[in-house]
Amino acid sequence: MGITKTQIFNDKQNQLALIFKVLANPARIAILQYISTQKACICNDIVDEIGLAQPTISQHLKELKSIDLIEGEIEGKKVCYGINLKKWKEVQDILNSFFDKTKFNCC
Amino acid sequence: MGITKTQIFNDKQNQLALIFKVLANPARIAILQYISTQKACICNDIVDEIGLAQPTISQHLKELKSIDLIEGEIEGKKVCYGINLKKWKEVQDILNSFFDKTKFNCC
DNA sequence: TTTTATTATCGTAATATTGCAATATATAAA
DNA sequence: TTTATATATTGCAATATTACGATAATAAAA
Repeated sequence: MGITKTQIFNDKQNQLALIFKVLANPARIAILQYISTQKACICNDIVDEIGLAQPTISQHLKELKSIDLIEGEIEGKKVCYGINLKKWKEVQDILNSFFDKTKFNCC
Repeated sequence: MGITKTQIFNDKQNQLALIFKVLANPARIAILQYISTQKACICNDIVDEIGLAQPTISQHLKELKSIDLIEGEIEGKKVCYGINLKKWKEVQDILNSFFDKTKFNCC
């Protein structure tokens, strides 16, 4: 019925799937890569850089923010986005744990 | 317009997004975890184990196979699924490379 | 206060995904 | 050959995602 049956899976499985889902879009990958190259603030050079409309970028930023992969700091009329390194590493650890555990049990 | 603009991104970005997309579903996570616990063959105990209809499981297996994360070996009327360990490690490396590179450049 | 610039939100169209019933296919068993 | 079992495919309904134009909200500048 078009809706994922999250009820029948455990929290870790749903959390993992959610992380993967947020990353499952090339625009969001590109945004993360671009943000990470900026020494200081970037604000919406992202729009120029990526080549998608401003509302589209804004929505992607919102999704990345939803799991705290990035943070936005308001500076006047601009917003300074940056990778949330703490969460970034945390997510990397969660994914590695999944990959390691799964391959460990493997036939 | 509901369609991801893959043309404006590079191959690596699209490849990464595709990997994440295949993993972005709790049923597929659960299937991978379950398959990895089986010493030998499992066939469609998966259906009983996961709690989704047989066609649904079959479709998820197809998507996992589409990027070679799992392999299916036909044994009589059953099919024996297993993690493709080579590809599994390859994917883990690709993801770690993404996480490491991105955090390396970070402000 | 008005204007300008930057970002967010709303509404909507196009497309994709999820899940399942019905059915097809394939192979083993009777 | 017929029957039973296991898996795959098809078609469809419900929902989610992607993208963008229009517009709102916010804050600096004039």
